[in-house]
Order: sequence, then structure tokens, then C-alpha cells
Amino acid sequence: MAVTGIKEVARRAGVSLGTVSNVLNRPDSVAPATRKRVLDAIDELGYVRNDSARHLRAGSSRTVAIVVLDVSNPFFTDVVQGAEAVVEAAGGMLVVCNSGQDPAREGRHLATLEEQRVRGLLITPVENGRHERLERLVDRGIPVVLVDRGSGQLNRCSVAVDDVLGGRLAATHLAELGHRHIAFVGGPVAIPQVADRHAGAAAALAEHGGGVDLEVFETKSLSVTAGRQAAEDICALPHSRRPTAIFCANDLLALGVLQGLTIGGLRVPEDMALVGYDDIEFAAAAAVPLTSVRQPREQLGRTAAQLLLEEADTDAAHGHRHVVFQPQLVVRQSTATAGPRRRGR
Amino acid sequence: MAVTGIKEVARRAGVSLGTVSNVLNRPDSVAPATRKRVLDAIDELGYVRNDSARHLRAGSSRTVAIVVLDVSNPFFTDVVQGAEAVVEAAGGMLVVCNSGQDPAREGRHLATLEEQRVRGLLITPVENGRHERLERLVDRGIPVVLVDRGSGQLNRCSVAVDDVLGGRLAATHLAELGHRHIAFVGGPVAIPQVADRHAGAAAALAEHGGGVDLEVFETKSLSVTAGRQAAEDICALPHSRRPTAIFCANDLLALGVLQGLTIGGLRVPEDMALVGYDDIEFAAAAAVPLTSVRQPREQLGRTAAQLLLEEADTDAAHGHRHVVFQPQLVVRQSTATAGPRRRGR
DNA sequence: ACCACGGGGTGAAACGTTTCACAAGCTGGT
DNA sequence: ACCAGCTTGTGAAACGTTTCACCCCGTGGT
Repeated sequence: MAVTGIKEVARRAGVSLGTVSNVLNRPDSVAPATRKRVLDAIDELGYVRNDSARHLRAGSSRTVAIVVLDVSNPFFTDVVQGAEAVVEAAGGMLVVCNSGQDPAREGRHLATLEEQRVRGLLITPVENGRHERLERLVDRGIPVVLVDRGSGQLNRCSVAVDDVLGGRLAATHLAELGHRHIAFVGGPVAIPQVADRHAGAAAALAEHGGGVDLEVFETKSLSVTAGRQAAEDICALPHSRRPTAIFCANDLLALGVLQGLTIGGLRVPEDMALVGYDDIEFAAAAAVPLTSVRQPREQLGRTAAQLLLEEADTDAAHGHRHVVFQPQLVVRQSTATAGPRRRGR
Repeated sequence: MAVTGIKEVARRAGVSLGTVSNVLNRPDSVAPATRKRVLDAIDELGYVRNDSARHLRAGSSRTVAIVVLDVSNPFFTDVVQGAEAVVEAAGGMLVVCNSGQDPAREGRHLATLEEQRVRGLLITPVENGRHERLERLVDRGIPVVLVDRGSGQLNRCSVAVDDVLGGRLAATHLAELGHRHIAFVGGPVAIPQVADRHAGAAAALAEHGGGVDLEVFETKSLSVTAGRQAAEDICALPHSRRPTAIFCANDLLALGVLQGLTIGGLRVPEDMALVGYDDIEFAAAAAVPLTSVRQPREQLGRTAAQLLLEEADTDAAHGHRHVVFQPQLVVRQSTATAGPRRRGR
């Protein structure tokens, strides 16, 4: 009921402002009897701290933000859960912002978060390279940890999975199955993960020798719909120019591709092998269980949050660390063939 | 660079505090020349508003929160996206909190949000019935909109989908296919959605006549893992006591059940028909595309956010509204049989 | 010449905390 | 008796905005 604050409480308990504040923040420094009176008053009045005032005075807030590329991608929700666990255990609050792979939206979120003087920031930036806005946050003293991204120009802590290696694993697997014409479905290529996974695949195939061809089909986004679209394009190709295997930058894409291929009358893995990336929970439950490159999603989030809190707690300079996890290939039915049936030559 | 605020800007631009504030909040009331000087100063100093101070003074904040049962459930991420669109269009910020179906965690979130004096709250409460904490927020004047829940005791706006009807649709569909022993997999039953969907199914079967049996298998949560577990239990049943169809409270559960049945050697739909709920994007991409009850997820979020903002903008009393959407049965392969093969009688 | 008016600007108060230097009252050692 | 040292509590300043009453001055009407 009472819209007022500490003052009212103080009056009611017959103590001074400072004492109430002490009860709230350093309960042990207050005599038990007084403490009880104050707590009772708080209860009766239904008093609730005003965070704005507290942080205005204290300078820093206790919320940590995470800005992800796509909230509806299970990969990110798992990362979020990992981070959440750590932040909450430390008594903080994690707010989730969704950039939706849109730089403008990312910018707006960062602006708001900057105004909010968040305690720290976990982010998977939409674009690589210098990031003016992000650097401003850093200059302002807000710890930033890059998630699923090498630290790039920005000298920050980072947590990532080796995407180049992931690409290698996928491509090597397909090459070893005998595929000679492989499609890479992913995009926009400006997204570093996409670029790295492609680069890894390309490098592995080059080393593998035997002139394996990697053809890129760029998509507008990393979504199921985009995958379905790409599959339709591939189905429309004349048989002789059609790849025999597809490596998707993402499980969402792979799931879409799977649907598209089915619509187009191509069977997986008989007519087309398929490899995804992320190994989200739904990959194993897909129409054809998906071979995929697994990333330690939750651990990524947990580690990122830990690094962040560590940096935030360290008053002095802090050595930035880069943690890189190794991805792992999980083979399932979508690549369960001896290889492509040779044709046309 | 400058850690300071408006004061510094004022000095640099050679104006008073009030003028800077006016430039920020009512630009038109300031002469163009002065305005430019101020804006330049802001730029040079890299000044960024301090939200805490602003809201301390102004009383209310511009962030809206949504508390969901499970961030990693695609149903909720879609709801979130809908709400996000509306809130951002109105210049606000949406923070996502995850209760993980844990009342304690929900409580902690609400406490924090109350301290933060959020502008409004979208919530799917973990439990039904009186909700003391929520009522406090309401008393405090914070608009609350219930998502995917009837308004219960609380006289609030609400947005929901008719879960009883959804349960009916699913059960009727199965009964019409000739199933006489149907399992309901879902839980905890304390969750209203679960209860309603079950109630709807039970009611429909009672009306349908013909002594259709609905057996409940309660799960600990609405997750893929819980579903897998339940399926194992069902597989372990002697053939004669085993249901011929399963209705899951949730697609996640259904996906898990599908996996569990496969492991247990039962085929869908030949040996067991399966119906899910939510029609998440992955339902159509499942090993056996899932028959499911579709809900207008994004629209749910959008509408909820609109009601909330409307209430927040209305100073005076505001008539609470309850919007109820109709679910829709989407039939796919997981129920694509003429009915159960008769056995043992 | 005078007044009313309005655009443009000022400066201090207020928002609700936390912090900090300090005071008051005890305890126990000398 | 006296002082040192501790525990408990006090009150005012400060945090960075926004708001509000008010002032200054040029303009146009009389």
C-alpha cells in the first residue's frame, strides 16, 4: 500500500534512516531487537526496496544481460539456461535480449542496456569486426564477454567453440563416405559462425584431396524456413549437377532442408546425405535423425557467465581469457550410407 | 569517457541543467542553436543517460517483463517474440524471465521485478489460485496480464487459448479413429494447462460414449526427457493393458514419447497413435510428423503485450478483458491410421 | 511610452537509497 | 577515576535526473 520508502519504515520503527539501510544491507551490524522492530515495520508496511534509487547511489546494478542472435533457436536457449544458472546463483538477474540477427536491433538493445548501466554483458554480436557501440560499453567499464565468437579486435574475454574444427569434422565425415559434390547451406555469410564452419569444411576438403567440390548455397537466415527454401533450390537442379550431400551451418536449417528434400521427393540418406550443426535436442527426434556437430551449449553459457562475474568482481585489471571448446561429431541416420550411388560418369 | 552526467554536458555547452534535460525530453522547446550546442556537447562527451536516476525521479520504468514457464520450450519463445514486437514498437524493452516451472524461482523473479518497478508484467504463473505476490504487484499499481491462463481469482486482463477445447479436439479425434484405451501423458497436474487439457479430453470421451478409457500418466515436467521416460513405462506394460493411443499435454513430451516408443520397439502410428499439443515448428519435422493442437503462439504474445500497454497508458480505471483464442487440430502422420488393431477380445 | 505576452532559459527541489564521519553508551584494564 | 576500544545508532551528503516556478527580454498592440 505504502508507496513510500525507507523513511516511512524508519519512522514506524522509531529509528533513523541509516539504521533501516543497515538492516537491509548489513543485518549483523544491528542489534537483534532493533533489527526485529525494523523488519516488522517493513512487513506491516509492505515496503519494497527501490532498485533505481539503490543503483543510482551505488553506481552499479546487479543485472547481467545476454544478447543472443535468436531466442527461438534451441541452441541459444540452452546457452541462456547455462548463464542463468550461474548468474542467479550469484544473486543476480539475467535479462535476455534478442537481436534477431539484426544489427539495428542489437544496437537499440545495447543503447538501452548502457543507459541501464548493467553489471555486465554477454553477447554474440551480429557482425564481426570493430564494434563501436560495444567498445563504448567497455570504455565505460562494463565487462563484456563474447559468446561463441573469437574476441576479434576487441580485447575481451570470450567463450567459443572451434567452428573451423566443426566444419572440418562434418566435411571430413562426408568425404570419407565417398561424397564428391557437397553443398554448404548457410548464411548470411557475414555471420562469423557461418563463415568459419564453411572455411573449416573447405580446408578439410582441400586437404582430403580427390577434388571434392563444395558448393555454397547462401541463405538469408539460419531458420527452418530458409532451409526449406534452399532444399527446393537444390531439388530443382538437374540431376547431374546436384550435390549428393548437404552440410548445413545449423540444425534449424538442416531440419528445414530435410522437409524441403522430402517435399521434393528426395530421400535422406539414400539420395542425399545431411549433416547439421549444434545437435539441438530436436535433431535426434527429426524425421531422419540428424548427424550433427555437437557443441557444449549449456557449458558455453555457464563459462561465459563465470568469466563475466569474475571480471566484474575484480576491481583491478583483469587478464582476459579465451576459452575454446571442441565440438564433436554425432553420427546418426542422416548420413548412414556407404556413400553416394555413382551416376552419370 | 566521462563518467559524469548532465551536469558536465551543461557546463560544456554553457547552459543550465534544465536546458540539457529539455533537449533530451522536449527538444522542440529549445531554440535550434542551443539545441545544437547541447547535442554536440553530448556527442563529444559520449554522454549516456542514466536510467536509474531518470526512473527514480520519474517513478516508472519503461521495461516490461515476461515470466515464462520454460524458455527452452519453442511455444514460449514464440509467445515472447510476439510480445517483444509490440513492446519494442512502443519504445519499451522486454525482459524475459524463466521460472522453469519452479514456484520459488518465480517468486524470486517477481521480487526482483517489483524492486525494479517494472512498467508491467506478462506472466504465466506456475500455479493457479490466489497468488499473494502477484496481488501485491497489482496493489502497487503494476499492470499484470495473465498469459495462457484464465484470470482465476485475480481480476486482471488475460490472454489464453481454450485448453479444454484443445483437449476435446485431441480426444475426439482419437476416439473417432476407434481408440478405446487412451493414455494422457502430462504433468505436473498442478499446472492449469495440463489439468484443462486433461479435463477437456475426459469430458469429450465421456460425451462420446462407448466407454473409452483415459488413463493418466503423470510426468514431473513438460520436457522431452520426461516424455521419453513415460514412454518407457508404457512400453513396459503388458500388451493387453497397454493403451493404443497417447495424448500428450505438450509437443516436447510427445517428441520424447516418440523417441521412447521407438526405443521400446513400438511404431507410430501403427502400434500407437500419438497426439501432441502446441504444434511447435519441430512437430512437423519429427521422425513421424506429429498430429498436434495448434495455438496462435505469437498472436498470444502480441495481444498480451497490447493489453498490457493499453492498461499502463490508461491512468484511470481500466476494464479488464479476457481474450480467448481457439485452438485447432492439425492432423499429421502420427495418427494416420484407421484405428487400433483389435486384440485380445 | 507602456503593457501584456510568450519564447527561451534558469536554478533549486525532490525522487529513495547508500555511505560515511561521528556520537553515545558500555566494558574492562590500569 | 580514566581512557581505549567496541558496539550500536545517527544524520546529512551525494548519486543524476526531471520538474516547476520563475525570470529576462524582445515584440506588437494601444
